[in-house]
Amino acid sequence: MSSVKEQPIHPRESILNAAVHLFAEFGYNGTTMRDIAKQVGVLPGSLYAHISGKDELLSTIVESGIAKFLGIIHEIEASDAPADVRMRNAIKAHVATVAENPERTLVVFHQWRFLPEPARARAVELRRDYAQAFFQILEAGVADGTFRKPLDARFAIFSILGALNWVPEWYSPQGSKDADTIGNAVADTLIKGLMA
Amino acid sequence: MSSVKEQPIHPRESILNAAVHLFAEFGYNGTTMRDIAKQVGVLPGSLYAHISGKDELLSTIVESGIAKFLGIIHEIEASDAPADVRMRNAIKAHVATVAENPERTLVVFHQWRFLPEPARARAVELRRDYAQAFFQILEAGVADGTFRKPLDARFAIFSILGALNWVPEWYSPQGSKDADTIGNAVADTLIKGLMA
DNA sequence: CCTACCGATCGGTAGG
DNA sequence: CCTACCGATCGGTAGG
Repeated sequence: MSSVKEQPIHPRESILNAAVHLFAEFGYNGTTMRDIAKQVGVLPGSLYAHISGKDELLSTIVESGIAKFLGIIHEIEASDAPADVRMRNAIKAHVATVAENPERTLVVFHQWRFLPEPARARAVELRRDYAQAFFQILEAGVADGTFRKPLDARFAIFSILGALNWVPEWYSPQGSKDADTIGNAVADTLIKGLMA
Repeated sequence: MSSVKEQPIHPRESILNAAVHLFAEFGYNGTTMRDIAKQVGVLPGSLYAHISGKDELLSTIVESGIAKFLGIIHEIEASDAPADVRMRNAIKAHVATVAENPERTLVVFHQWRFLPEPARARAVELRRDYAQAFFQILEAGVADGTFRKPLDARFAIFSILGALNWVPEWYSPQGSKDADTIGNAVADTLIKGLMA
C-alpha cells in the first residue's frame, strides 16, 4: 500500500472531464474528438475503446448534470419551510451546484440543444421539470400571500431561471465572495428586487 | 413604375438574414456555408461574391446587434427620469429589441464567443459597456435612496442581465402577451422582486 | 451566379 | 492504446 493518496484514473472519467472542459469553452460543435484525445493524452482512435462516440459524451454529461439539479430542487420542494425560504434555498442550491463545477453547468444548460434525438427530447423534459419546481414554489407563495400575485407567473419564472442559467457565464472560483454569499446576493435580487 | 411594393433584394442582406436564422438555431459552428447557400437559394461558391467569409457574417451580425442595444441604453441612461423608471425603461427596451428579432438577439448574446480576434475582444468590450450602463442606473438609484443597497451590486447586475440574456430563449412571437406586457412583467420581477 | 475543384479536417473503424 | 486509414464534409477559390 502506498502512503500517497492513490488517484485511480478511470479512462472514461478522464475523457468525460476533458469533454466537459472543452465543450464548455468551445461548444459541442467547436470541439473535435482530436481535441479531446489531446487533452486526455491519447491518440484519437483510442477514445473509442471507452466511449461509443461524441454524442454519447454530450448526453452522459447533460443527463447526469440535469439529474443533479433535479435531485436538489425536489428535496427543497418537499420541505415545509415558507415559500420565500424555499425559493431562496432553491436559488442558493442552484448557485452552489454551479460553483461546484461551472463548466459542467455551462454544458448542461447551454449545449443540450446539440443532443441528437431522443436524448434531446429527454433533456427538454427534464429542464421543464426543473422549471416546474420553481413554478410550484412561486404558486404556493402566491396562494398563501407570501408573494405578490405577478402579472404572469411564467415570466417571473423565466426571469429567475434566466438569471440562474447565466451564473456559470460570470461565476469565477477565483472571486472574493464564496458561493453562499453569491447565492444570497442573487436570491436577494430575485426575491426582494431592487427597490428600497 | 410597378404598383406592387417593390422589395429590392440585396443579396448581401439575404445572406445575412439566412445566417442569423441558422446561427440562432444551430450555432455558428453547427452551421455550414452550404446550409446558408441552400437557405438563400444559391450554390455555396456564389456566396463569396458578396461576403468575405463565414467570420465576417458573424462579426457583422454581432457588431451591428450590440450597437443597436447600446444605442437604446445610452438614450435611456441620459434621461432624467428616476432610477427605478430608468431601470424599468432599460429592461422594457431590451425586451422590445429582443421581440423585434429574437433570432438576431440569440446570435448577438450567445454566439459572439466564436468570433475570431480582434472582433471577439471588441464584442467583449461592447458587452461590458452594456452591462456598465445598467450598473450606472443601479448605483444612481442606490445613491439617491430609490434602491436598497445590495449585498454586492455586481451580482444584482449579473442577475438582471442574465434574465435579459435568456429572453430570446423563451420569447415567442406567437405568445398571447405583447412585448410591452412581457417587458413590464420582467421588470416587475427584477425591480420589485417576488415578495408581497 | 455556376462549374469544378482544392487541401484540410472531421467522426469513426480495422487490425493488431 | 497505437498504426493506419476510410468516406464525408468542411471553408474557400479559379475561371468563366
